[in-house]
Formats: sequence, C-alpha cells, structure tokens
Amino acid sequence: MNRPRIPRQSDIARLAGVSQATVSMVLNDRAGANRIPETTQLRIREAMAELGYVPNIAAQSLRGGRSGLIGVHTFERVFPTAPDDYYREFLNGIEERAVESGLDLVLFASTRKPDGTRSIYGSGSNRMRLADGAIILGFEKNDDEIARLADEGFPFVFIGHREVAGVAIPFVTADYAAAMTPVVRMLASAGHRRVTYLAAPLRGFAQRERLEGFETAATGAFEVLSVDVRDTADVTADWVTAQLAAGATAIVAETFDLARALRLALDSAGFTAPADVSVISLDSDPRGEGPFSHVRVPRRAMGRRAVELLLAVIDGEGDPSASGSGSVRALAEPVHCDPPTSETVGAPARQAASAASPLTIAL
Amino acid sequence: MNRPRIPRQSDIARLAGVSQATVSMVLNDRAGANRIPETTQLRIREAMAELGYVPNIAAQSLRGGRSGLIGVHTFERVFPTAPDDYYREFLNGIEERAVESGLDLVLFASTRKPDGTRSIYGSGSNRMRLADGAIILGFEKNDDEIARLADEGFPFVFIGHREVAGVAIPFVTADYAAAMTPVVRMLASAGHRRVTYLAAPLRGFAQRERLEGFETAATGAFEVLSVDVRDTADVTADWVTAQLAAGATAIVAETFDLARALRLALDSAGFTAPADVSVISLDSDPRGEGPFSHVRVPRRAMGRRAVELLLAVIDGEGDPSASGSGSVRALAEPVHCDPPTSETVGAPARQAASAASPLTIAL
DNA sequence: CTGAAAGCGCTTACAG
DNA sequence: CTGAAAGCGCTTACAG
Repeated sequence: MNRPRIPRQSDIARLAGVSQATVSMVLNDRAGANRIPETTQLRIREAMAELGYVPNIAAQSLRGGRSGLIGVHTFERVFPTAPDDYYREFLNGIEERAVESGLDLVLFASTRKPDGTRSIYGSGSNRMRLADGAIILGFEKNDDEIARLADEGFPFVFIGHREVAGVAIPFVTADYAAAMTPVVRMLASAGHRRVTYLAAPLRGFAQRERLEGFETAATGAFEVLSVDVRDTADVTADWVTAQLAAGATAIVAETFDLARALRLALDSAGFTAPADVSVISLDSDPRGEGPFSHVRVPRRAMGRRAVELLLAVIDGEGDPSASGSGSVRALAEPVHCDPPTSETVGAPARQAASAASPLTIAL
Repeated sequence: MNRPRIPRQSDIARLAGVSQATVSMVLNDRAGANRIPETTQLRIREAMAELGYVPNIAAQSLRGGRSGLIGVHTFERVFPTAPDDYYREFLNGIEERAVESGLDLVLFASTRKPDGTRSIYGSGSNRMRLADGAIILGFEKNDDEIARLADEGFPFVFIGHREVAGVAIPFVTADYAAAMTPVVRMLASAGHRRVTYLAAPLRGFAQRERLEGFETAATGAFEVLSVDVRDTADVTADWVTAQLAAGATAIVAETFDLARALRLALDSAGFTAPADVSVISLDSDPRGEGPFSHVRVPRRAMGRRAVELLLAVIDGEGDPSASGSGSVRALAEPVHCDPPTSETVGAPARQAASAASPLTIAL
C-alpha cells in the first residue's frame, strides 16, 4: 500500500540500459541530432511506457526558464458575482488561445490587498513572476505598479488601451473609430438627418475613439443633434420624448448599460424602435444580444490576440527600440469590429421631425 | 536598456552580507527556530525589498516546497461560451477562498487533447504537478486518469460526488437528500396530496440522492403520483395538462433546465403557478433566480469548501487509513442547503383534483 | 547564530 | 554514438 515513487528519467535509463542524458535527448526529439540508433530509441520508449513516465514540469521549467504559464491579472474580481460577466468573453478568447499553445493560465488571486482592491506589489512580492508573462484587464488606474512592472522587464500586455507616462505599454484594443463608419452609413442611408448621441460619462479611450470616429463619419452625412452625456438613471421617458421633439429621428447609445436604460425609457414612453425612432448600440451586451442593433465588440478575438501579443513580447519582440518588432506592432493593431445589424434601424418617423407633432405635448 | 536579471536569493545574500541559506530561512519564517537576530533579518528584508525579490516557484516546488498554486481542472471548458455558466458560482467560491489564503489559481488549459476533450495525461505530461493540489470539476467519466492521479499521490478533490473503484476520492457535495425534507413539508402543509416528480435522465449521485431523499420524506406526507424522467424537449403543454388531469396539484422539477422547460409548458398551456399548480425547482438557475420557488444549491459555499478540503488533503490529513483524518472528514461533510422560498407554492387548485375537471378535455 | 553542501529532476554543452 | 558533469534556484539537514 506504499505510494509508488513517481518514475523519473534515471529510472527509464536504468531499465533501458542507457544514461539519463540519453533519455532526455530521446524525449526531446533531439535524438536525431545525436544520431542515437533506432533500436536504442525504441528500447527507451518502451521503458518509458512501461513505467508511465511523465516529465516533471517544475524541473523542466527550472532548467529551461519557461513555465508555460500565462498570468491573468484583473484589478477587479476575476469571476464576478453577477451573471452578466464583463470579462467572460475576454477570458473565453484567452483560454481558447492558451489551449492552442499548450499554455496554462494563472489567475492571480493572491494579489488582493486588505482593502479588497487588487495590487500587484501589495502583498510584498510580485507573484506574477511565476508566469512567463501576464495579461492585465480592468479599469482601475494603477500607474505606479504598471511602471514598476515594465521597469522590471516583466512581459505583460493590457486588454484595452492604456497609457502610462514614460512606459510603452503593449495593448490590444478594438477599432472603435473605424466601426463608426458603417453605423453612420446605415443611419444616413435610411434617411436620418438628425441623430442624438447618448454617451456615458467619459472613462477611457474607447469612448473617446468612438465619439471622435462618429463625429468624423457624420460630417456631411447628417447633423449630430446633441452629444448627451448621461448616467443610465437619467435616461428617462421624458428624455426620450424631448429628443424626438427636438427633431432627432435616431439615437446612438454608446454602452450596453445605456442601451438597456434606453429600452426601458422607450417602453415607458410608449415608443418602439424602429417605428418611432431608430436605435443603434455601440457596444454589445455581454449578457445576451441586447435589445437593439449593435456593434459587436470582438471581445473573444481580443482575448485571443492578447495571448498572441504577449507571446511575442515574451519572445523579446517587444523592445520598442528594436527594428525587428514587426510582429508586436502587427498584433497591437486594433481588432476589427463587424458592422451593426439593422433590426432597429428604419426610416425616420415623419411626425417626429415636426416641432408641431403631438409628441411635444409631453413637454 | 537591457532587461535586468531577476534577483535570486544569492543576490539578496550578497547585498545583506549573509549566506543564501540564511536568506531562505528568513523568507520561510524558520528564522525563529534558528534564532537569527532581528537586525540580520531586517537587513535581509530590506535587501529583498530593494531588489524586488520573488521566489522562483519552479525551484521551490522542485525542491519539495509549496508553490502556492491551486490547480483547477475541468473536463469541459473553464469559461463556457454561454452566459449561463454552470461553473461560475463554484469558481466564485474557489477564488474567494483562495484569496483569503493568499493562493493563486492555475487553470489547466494545456490539458486538452487533440479531439477537444480534456485529459490529465493526454498531452504526455501531468502539468497538474505544478500546483500543490487540484480541484476537479465536471461530469466526464475518466476513472483511469483519476485512479492514476490518486496512485501518484497527487492531492486533489472533486466538486460533486465521485466514486472510482478502489480509490478513496475526497469530494465536496451538498446535502441534497436532507434538502428534500423542507420541500416536502412545504408542499404537504400547503395541502398537496398528489405530487409529480419531474426528473432528468439519471446522470449522477446528486440526482439519486434527491430522489431518494424526496421519496423518503414524502412517505406518509403525500403520494408521489409519478416519477417522470424526461428530456426538456418532452416537457410540453400536453404533458403538464396530463399531469393535472391525473390529479397532480404540484410538480417538483429536478433541474433548472427542466424548470425552464416547465415554465414554457405552463405558459403555453395557459396555466400559472401557484394558482393552477404549485411548483418547486430542486436546483437554482445559474443564470438568475429562475421562475419558481427553488432549493438553492450552495455552489459558492461548495467552492470555498473545496479549497479548504484540498488544503487539508495537501497537509496530509487525507490518508483514510490514518486515525487523525478528522479535519478532512468534517470538510467532506455535505454542505447544507437552505429551504426553498415559497413564491410558487400555494393551496392545491380544487378542480384539478377531480378527474371530471374541464382540464381532462385537453386529453 | 550562520555557512557549506546535498539534492529535487531536468537540459545542454562538452568530452570522449 | 553515448556518458559524465554542470547548473537552473531553491530547502533542509548537518556542521561548525
């Protein structure tokens, strides 16, 4: 009933009558280089199978430098409590791509500080080094830690556009600006001339890029009636009614939160899309497909790309001063977004365009 | 611009003017045992901080130490594509508990075999050994691999009742059987005497335990009209109608899938719960709270418990032949389920109890 | 109180 | 064609 010792290369060597080094060679297919005879190789492989040999990863990575581990660090929880998990799609892509390269994922749970937020160095030591590199997600600003991480030469990439003064951060983002062109084209060709842009309070690059892209694309196509920055709570039936009364025939909602709020507001104001107003959401709802035509942010593809970018950075292609960083540069290109579907885009509702319409009564 | 070499213990030792072994002692808090003076310890800690030292996990675990890594292995994908993520709540609990103990999580993504399924040994080497132990989730039968894992003495625990011939597998489960008592009591005291048990095709222990617990609890309380094993597709309006016609005044749905199907069937048959029929689901819907009164399976608590159990097993308290395995035994106790809420449990609909009721027309 | 040394299981030059 | 040896970065007896 004694626990059998786990076989190692020297056990195989003894059984096959060769040296441990020879076993290693055969295992790593470097046998050809050293011209070890087929018969010897066969004997070694048989011994291997007989003993059920499995390499010891710790020893391999100690010796070889790589652990085959990709770190994932989030400044918020990795597995959120709510089912409409913002990270899920990114993680899907990360996992998928990691599988393809035979890598395992380390979720840094140990990095939580006493106050509940997460920190890379908060616990005293950077456990991240455990991995060959890391993918970082999350909104929290933590420039000092990022700078230090870069300073130490630890390979990492961000998902989402991040900038820290004095540090060149490799990141994966989507082409939010370019995605606005088909949005504008779809609305313009449906006949819309006055459009409201419903924006969330500014938080990051993605939003800025969307808005700028939208305004650029809209130039000459239609009038951006207003760029209205609102919290979801302020997207009410009254607000919708006022927009239509002001002549808007279409609303572009920047986030899926705003889109959800807009759906409720439309319902309670008694409007339907696209009959009364055309609506496009600029972000897809992670919980499901969402109520409106929307631009799907390619989160899964971004997750995959992040792994690829990280692998390139780990391979030392990340030095910005190097001339041969072509691979990294290509991988850091924004990921393309597909054009929106058109369920809630239709012709402008005629009456809404007139200030004398019955809708103004609600004001 | 050269990447700085990662500091190791000998670098600290040189800086602090001690030997590398002393650094190791201080790091592992074995300094007290050897009475290393406070001042020396302080010097070492300062040097450590200055260099940003982080232990090399591979070396630690090669040497026999702990890596501080808890493995998570699933025979299916870790991050499912669908938002109604069955694993999410387990992972929540696992992450939460790991955070508390300063452990990181390794998601074994590399363990996927060419055919898409996952295997522990399929890729040639057992990458799991990287971690101090592992929590295994998922339904797929893979007895050989489990037996081998146990054979090698690798510490692991299952979430969900698992049995493999000849191997004592530590697992965490919920007290499904005991949870049936309040279910039966709630129905009986509402006046129900004839209840249909809607069961999924038998797949595991949880189901068996629920059914046996239910039947035991029901004895003397009411008649279990039928135990009906159905696929969700077969839960139709006709089926519901037939149940009521046969005299059932309440339906107990075993899984959340069945509960969802039952909701649709009730809708299309024009019935509402609890006016026409009382309904209790024996499992909670991971996607949300679900349409019916239900027993909440304490998945998060089970995840937490799995970490605790694993930690005990790692500490060698897992030897079933040892007398001191009290801790493991206590942790392997089924986790308690709270009693169901009562939204869709009401008094029996009178007419349904009569075979001459208009409902039978549908037959 | 602290250091020198062995050894965990591998890979990879380097000798024969 | 194959083996002896060094060394990856640690921990842990064992000597002083």
